[in-house]
Amino acid sequence: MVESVKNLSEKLSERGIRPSYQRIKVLEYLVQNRCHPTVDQIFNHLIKEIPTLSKSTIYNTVNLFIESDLLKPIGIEDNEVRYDIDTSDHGHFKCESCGKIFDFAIDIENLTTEDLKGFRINDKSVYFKGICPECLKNKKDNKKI
Amino acid sequence: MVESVKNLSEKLSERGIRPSYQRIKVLEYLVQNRCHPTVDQIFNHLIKEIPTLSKSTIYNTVNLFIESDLLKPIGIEDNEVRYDIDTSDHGHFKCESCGKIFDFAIDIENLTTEDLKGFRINDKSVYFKGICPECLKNKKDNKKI
DNA sequence: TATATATTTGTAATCATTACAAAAACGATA
DNA sequence: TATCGTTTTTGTAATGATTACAAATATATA
Repeated sequence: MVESVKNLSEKLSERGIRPSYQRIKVLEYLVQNRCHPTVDQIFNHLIKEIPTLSKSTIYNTVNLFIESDLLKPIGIEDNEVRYDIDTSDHGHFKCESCGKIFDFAIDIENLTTEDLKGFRINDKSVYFKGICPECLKNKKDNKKI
Repeated sequence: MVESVKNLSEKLSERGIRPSYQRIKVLEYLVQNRCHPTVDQIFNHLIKEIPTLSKSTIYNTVNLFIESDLLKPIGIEDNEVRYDIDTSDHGHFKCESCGKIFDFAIDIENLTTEDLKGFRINDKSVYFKGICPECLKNKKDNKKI
């Protein structure tokens, strides 16, 4: 699914965000690279196309997108924030071996508890950690040696 | 429930951690202050009792405790890590207004998904954010003015 | 007691993120 | 289209949590 610049521009305008060249490029990267990138990854990719790009712009832009509910920060890592353009409810699994982050479907809607009666819940996050199938396989292979 | 220094010392020894004075004091603070403190909070409290205390020691100690499954880091905040001495399964709610963190019971054990077939899951975290009852009440009160 | 080992301490380094001001781009208006 | 005000981008400096590391101290063992 390739989204045209026109669509991306409209998506920004809908949310009251002026569709500057940099903002469109950041959104385009996020839509096309759904690997939950860090600011560094976004920056290092786009600097090739936009030589004058500043890392500040990436920070400004992702924070703007977050405020407009266009993007969700993922706090599964301790050291750096990752970003997810898919704002629908789902969980995140981080492989402790390769570091990759996987999405998984989970019924977050019905995730409730008596203990939070009287609380207003704005956001729910579900983070799992462990080892992904590929890394498990490699581990097994290594044992044979 | 007051835990004696002897019990705390034994708890450390059980896990193969030498019960130094600083380690016992950190563990004591964690057991008695279950507010999910930051390194700074632990340090600022204990410096009163141990004037020579270094913040490095707090970092060393909490990381040691985490490796020994005596303590769990909570990554619900973006900027700093909090620590939970209660390592049993439960969720964490962070009030976006007062910043307080609340524990809540939730059936994490049965939180599963077809999507993670073949994955080894080592750890599950459930983080909710929103407004706690007290802050909701204050908000309402302020509107009356 | 002497010696080896573990722990603590203090400082320097790291690194992601934010703050801020100057420069550049943009938009509206005449 | 030229001008003026506003928004956005950029680059650098500042911040702040955490880690690295080496010297000092405490502890265990022989």
